[in-house]
Amino acid sequence: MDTRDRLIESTRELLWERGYVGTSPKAIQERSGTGQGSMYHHFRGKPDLARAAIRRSADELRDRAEDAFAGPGTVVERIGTYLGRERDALKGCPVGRLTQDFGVMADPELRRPVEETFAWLIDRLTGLLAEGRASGELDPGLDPANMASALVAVVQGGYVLACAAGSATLYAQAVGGALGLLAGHVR
Amino acid sequence: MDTRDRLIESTRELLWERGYVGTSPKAIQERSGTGQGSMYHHFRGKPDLARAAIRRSADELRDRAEDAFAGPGTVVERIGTYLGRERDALKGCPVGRLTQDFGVMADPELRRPVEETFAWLIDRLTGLLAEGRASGELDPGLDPANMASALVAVVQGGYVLACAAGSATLYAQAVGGALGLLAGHVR
DNA sequence: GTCTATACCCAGATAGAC
DNA sequence: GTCTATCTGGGTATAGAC
Repeated sequence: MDTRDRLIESTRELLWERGYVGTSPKAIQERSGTGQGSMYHHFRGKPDLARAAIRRSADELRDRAEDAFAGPGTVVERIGTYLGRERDALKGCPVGRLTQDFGVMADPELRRPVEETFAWLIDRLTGLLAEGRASGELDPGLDPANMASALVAVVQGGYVLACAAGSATLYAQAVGGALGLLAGHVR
Repeated sequence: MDTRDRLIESTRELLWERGYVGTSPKAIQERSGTGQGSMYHHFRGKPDLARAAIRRSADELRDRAEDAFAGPGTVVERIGTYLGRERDALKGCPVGRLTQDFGVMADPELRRPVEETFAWLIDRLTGLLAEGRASGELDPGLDPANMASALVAVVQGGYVLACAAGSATLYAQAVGGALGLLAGHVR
């Protein structure tokens, strides 16, 4: 991993742990083992570096989700795989947590990848649910868009509850409830 | 409203808008129209003031929720009132957002009110759902604890989605999905 | 590409006058 | 109770040497 890459990876970790406002160039340099000079040679400043880090985290989330969505099994099984995938619930979502970060939301360049990620996720799930409904796997009365939003919300809210309680169990409980929701719509 | 109160209210607003790390004593003083001297006379420092502000926000959330839970109507109606209550979705939850704030979670004094609020909320909802199940209003197969976690998660996740999209509609969609979930369990 | 020196401003707090 | 002065440290960035 070259210097530029180490800077991005360290920034990703720090953004995940402490958010944008709470992450200083100095901390990034220390974690990545690089000096001021290197950082300002490869990036114009903190926002520029954060932009690269956020884009990478967003891409990763998308790829991992797509792995589950495009995998084998029925629509409900694939969504179940996505929801149940082991997650580091106590650390929060590396992308979702940025929506609660003032510094990120105030900068359009930083905000856009976050916005696009959730738009894609909900859209992808909506399509999957519509597909399941069309094939007869799911109840015709199900509203794909509402259900997709609710499912993504349960995941994001599950992180919040787990962080609040200091226990990953809450995440599992919330997802368990959501799976019950979906199961109720299987024909 | 006296000086002490203005300081607490200004801090509440700033914590809501910018989080703990992003809120400086200077900003608090400016918003409340008080000087350094006053702030450090009434409070020992930023953490002390934040503690008072967070406790007040937590109490308010609890009181507003209890209004809905203790109101008239069936269990499902009361929960629907709680979920559907107009919320400032784009500003996020004044308590929930603190779970994603490193500065808050790292300080036990600041963290405790947040933790207690969600524990109370889930517990209260679990009790309500159990009551509905016992009275025959809800399906005997419903798991009150899981469902309570899922409902609170949808609310918290709804805030995340709304912030990400810059549109309160997403919050409404997620809640719509959650209400569908509950409706499916009415006998 | 990376290093060190330097600069400026703000965060957070203390001290003592009024 | 409130004001102003003052202090230390860190955030963020630039300049120029190597």
